Amino acid sequence: MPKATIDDVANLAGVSMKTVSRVVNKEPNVRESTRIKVEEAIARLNYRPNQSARNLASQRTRLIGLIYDDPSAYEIPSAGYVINMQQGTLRACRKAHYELLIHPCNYRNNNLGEELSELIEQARPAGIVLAAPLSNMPKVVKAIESTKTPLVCLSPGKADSQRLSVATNDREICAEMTRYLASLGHKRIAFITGHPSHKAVANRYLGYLDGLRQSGLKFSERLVLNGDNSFDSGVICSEKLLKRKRAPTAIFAANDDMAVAAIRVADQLGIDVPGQLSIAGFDDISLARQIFPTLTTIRQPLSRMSEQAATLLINERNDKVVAANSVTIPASLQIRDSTGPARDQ
Amino acid sequence: MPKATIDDVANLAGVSMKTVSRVVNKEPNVRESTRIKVEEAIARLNYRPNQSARNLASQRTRLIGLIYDDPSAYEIPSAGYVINMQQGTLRACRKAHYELLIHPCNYRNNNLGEELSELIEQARPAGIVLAAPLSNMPKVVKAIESTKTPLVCLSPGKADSQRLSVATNDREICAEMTRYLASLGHKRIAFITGHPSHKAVANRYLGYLDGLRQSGLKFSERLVLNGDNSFDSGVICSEKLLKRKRAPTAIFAANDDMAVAAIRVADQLGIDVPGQLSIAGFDDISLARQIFPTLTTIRQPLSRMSEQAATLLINERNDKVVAANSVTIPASLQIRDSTGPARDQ
DNA sequence: ACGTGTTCAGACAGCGCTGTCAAACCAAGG
DNA sequence: CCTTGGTTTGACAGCGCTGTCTGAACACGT
Repeated sequence: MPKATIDDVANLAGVSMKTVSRVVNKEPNVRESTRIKVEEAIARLNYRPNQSARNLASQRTRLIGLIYDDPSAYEIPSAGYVINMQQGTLRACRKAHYELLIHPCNYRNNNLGEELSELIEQARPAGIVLAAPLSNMPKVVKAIESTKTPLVCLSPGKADSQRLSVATNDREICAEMTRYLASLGHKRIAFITGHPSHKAVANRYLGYLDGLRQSGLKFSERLVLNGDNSFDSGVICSEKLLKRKRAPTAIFAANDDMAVAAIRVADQLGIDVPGQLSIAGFDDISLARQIFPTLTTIRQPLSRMSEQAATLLINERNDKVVAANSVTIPASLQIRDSTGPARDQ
Repeated sequence: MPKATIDDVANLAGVSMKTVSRVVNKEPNVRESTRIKVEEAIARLNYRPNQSARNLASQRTRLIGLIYDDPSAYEIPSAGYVINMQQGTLRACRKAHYELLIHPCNYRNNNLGEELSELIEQARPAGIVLAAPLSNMPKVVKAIESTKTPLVCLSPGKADSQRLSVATNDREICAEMTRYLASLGHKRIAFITGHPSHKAVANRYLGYLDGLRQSGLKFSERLVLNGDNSFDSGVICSEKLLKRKRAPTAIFAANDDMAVAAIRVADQLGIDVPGQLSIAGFDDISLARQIFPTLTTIRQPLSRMSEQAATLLINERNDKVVAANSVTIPASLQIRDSTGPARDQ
């Protein structure tokens, strides 16, 4: 039997096509008895609306595009990050019967703007979730905005911007981590910064400063080194820090890759972690639980962030007005074995 | 300016709508001079065909569905596996201007059949790539086949089946690994099997047997223990093996999670790897390169497999006849630090 | 000149749904 | 009874393309 169409349902239920459409789309103003008749017909014929026809007639798709920088394209194994985002976005999509289109790409690609506008004009998704670091690249954001497709960025938005964004409280949680380290008795807490272009990562440094202040510790420029999010930069910075005569007793790195590098360096230098040195990171990559000692870090609620982002997109057209144009979802400390009380000095 | 339609292009080029359609779809029988005229008009108007309209008119979509069991739904951190599959499928999709729809799901869900047929009838993808272990579940495969959507399974197909499948040479490569271990002088090579429902994993055991035979080693039932692919089962099996008086000098596990467990157990028992014990796995998960010692294992060409699968799907309708209905893409040994010469005994 | 076969181009009818608008219906009040 | 205003339903015209079919143009042999 060929697939049932809306006409078949209308005939069987003895109503017009349009009424069936109303029932399917849960539009108001359908008498209860009519609705039931239609629903029975739908069930009997196992009718499923043809998505392509709906898309064409309604001039919009039920697709959410998730655009992110593809880490494995150049050897950063943070697959968990991607999977988490996908899962969050998918949760939101499924609730609303939307589908998810994924589009990993390379942030170093010069034609990225063109690539994305082509994608968008082809597939015409109802909305785009754009992950960091792409969401910090004006070129990319502008290319997407020029297509008039609703966009939500997964990164801290500027307060003045009309752009919707979902972020986590990088700054506050980093202050919390710093206070936690201070509460363990650490006085010399070093910080390894991340890549400067990454806005969220910059906030982490500000949080570190806040935390020091709140704990009554004095800031020392010498304790701050600039990394670039890579494992290798973590190695370089940690070596500099730990080979000093007055080495820090704690290192807080702006991401886990660099924190793991610090653990590795400490191991090579024969420094006990956490006995002589506490190390904390940010991201909670899967490796954080697999290395020895397991890494104290901060878990971004990436999955809930992306879910929220997709939900914003989907609700946008329902006129459920978005109060703020920037939503924050709090991160949480994951205390593990790489941090401990400061040794008496 | 409102988006250009095919009519606009036709008018500008001074041809009919249909001719534009021919150019866009690269159909034959268009005079070169006409084609150029049309292409100029397309470029001038920045025309992009409306996918929804094409889908409706042509009764097919340009979507490939990738359906897989979502490991993180129940705590197996093999995100890399998923990412690899996605990347391969995406490569194939991009070449053909298809889009990828991902659908992670839980193989333990009882309504999976229903869930998938609903998905398929809604989104109407042009084809489905189904990953193991779902591709080994008759219920799931039947549910998908009943929708008449072209399907390619990512797992060894039965020779007699009409079903298309793409697989790797599990058996041959495991024989090779076994021979490699034997060539290092190992006489007592243990094998930890995987979950029995996973067809590819069963083949790994057969490969082990082949390898023993080819190396002139005698098979001993005592050296084979049954795991279930989980880290924990790897721990249990390894402990049994290593606490014996005549412990094996090499352990070959049917997947990396179990092999990593073996390394952990050896470490706890004070057994040096690879000095006293060689350990090999299968999968080449990212952890394999991160643990100490790095794990000798087998890399599945998952990304190329899924690319091939999607390509088969996309070409199917182009009548590029598929010669065999089962394609094999060879895996490769990744020799690292967890294997070494057998100690003199 | 004519037929015959082949290549190229256009007319037209949908694909299956939704948006718009108008008609029918209904309850309440005069 | 009729009006009024709200609720419920249906007719109809597309949405922007592709598939089918028919016609025009052209090449070639007779």
